[in-house]
Amino acid sequence: MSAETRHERLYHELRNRICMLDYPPGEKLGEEALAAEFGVSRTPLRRVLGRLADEGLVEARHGVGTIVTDVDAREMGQVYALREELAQLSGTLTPAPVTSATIAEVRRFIHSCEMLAEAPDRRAFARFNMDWFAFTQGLIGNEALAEVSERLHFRTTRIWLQAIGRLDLNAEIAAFREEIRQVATALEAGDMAAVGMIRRAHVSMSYRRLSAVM
Amino acid sequence: MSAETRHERLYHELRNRICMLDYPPGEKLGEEALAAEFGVSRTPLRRVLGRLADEGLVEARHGVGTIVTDVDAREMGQVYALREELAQLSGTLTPAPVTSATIAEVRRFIHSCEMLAEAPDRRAFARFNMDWFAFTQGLIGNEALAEVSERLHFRTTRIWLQAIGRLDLNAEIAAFREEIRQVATALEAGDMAAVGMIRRAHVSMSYRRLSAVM
DNA sequence: CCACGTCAGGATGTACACATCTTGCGAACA
DNA sequence: TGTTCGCAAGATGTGTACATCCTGACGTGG
Repeated sequence: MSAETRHERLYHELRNRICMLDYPPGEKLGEEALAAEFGVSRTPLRRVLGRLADEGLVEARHGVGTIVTDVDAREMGQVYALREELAQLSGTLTPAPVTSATIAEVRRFIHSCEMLAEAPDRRAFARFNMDWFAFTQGLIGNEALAEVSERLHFRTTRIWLQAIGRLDLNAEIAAFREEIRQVATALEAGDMAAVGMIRRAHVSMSYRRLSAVM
Repeated sequence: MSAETRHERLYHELRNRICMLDYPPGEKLGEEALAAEFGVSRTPLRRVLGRLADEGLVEARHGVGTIVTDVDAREMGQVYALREELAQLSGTLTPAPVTSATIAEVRRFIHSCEMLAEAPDRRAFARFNMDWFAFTQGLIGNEALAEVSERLHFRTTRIWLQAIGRLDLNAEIAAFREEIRQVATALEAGDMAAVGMIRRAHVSMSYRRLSAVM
């Protein structure tokens, strides 16, 4: 396996663990321990941690450890304000073409969201959130926009899971289902601008619900 | 000096060299040579090159070297489409307050742009472009937006300098002066939304002029 | 003369030993 | 008994030797 492939794999693995709160904010990630787990030496692992540090997910403190960062309210507000705009832009900035495969996929999301509603579970919700995000990324035709969206998404989704204890999980899943249904309708109409508007609306409402409990 | 400070210093230095075309696309950056120049070993230098690679400014090829990347037309089109939108957003997304110091500074930019018009010079133009960008960054109140703007700016400004041989330098400087004057007017009126619109317009026109010669 | 295999040179990638820094425990002293 | 100093342990940062890999030059055989 090439070095770059392995780097990418480790990066995504650690990013997922951080964003799924397997490593909650404040957690110390020992370089040696992680290197041993993945079967590499500290050197390539530090390359991965450096990238995570550049993106603000961890913070390396000399003599102390590599700490998972927290997200403060002010930063979250700014990021969400921008994410709202970007969600809308994803519908107008050279969107990807809608195919029948896209429609089929969004239908599967409706189904699995209803499954989730029948058996609410925090971790399953987190997983679903991740999958849905990956799907929406596929709708973006502008690579620069997709890259920026991804960066901001992973910078802030943790807050969501952290706060979910204070939120009504069933209500969140219901809101999710509503978003997916609306997006499905817009996709079937082939109206990507409408998709962008819908997603913007739901980003906004999500943030409102989140702010209320923080 | 702390390790992080030095890292930041080297990062900005190399990024500037790349974006000022001191290292043109295709140039090989030898790790050992750079490490010797900056008086460090390869290890911390590789940390810097890794960050530049993550941002797409260089590409490390095993056994070959670390190569300064080029920017292809398609990518440039997508980035500029997004930069247009972000320029406009910078006027509406919690803009920074306008102070008398801001007004004074933009006046100085008008002056130095006129100096530049009297003695057109490619490198001075590049320098001026960098300084003006730094100033506009200060007008952005949303940190996330500022970070994204910076990333995209440094990803693509090189194209500008590469093409300037095929552009009319005097016309470019004139367009620049026009933008700055208009921004000054809007700033004096305290209308940040207008500043955003003006900057968007000039990003758009810049791209049109650039596309015409590539 | 061309095609191809071989190999040497030099570059990045990796591993490890050591330097440096922070923290907390514990002993000594007021 | 409380406080303070010192130090040991453990973490990240750095330097260096070595592994791995690409490229181009060279030589050889057709």
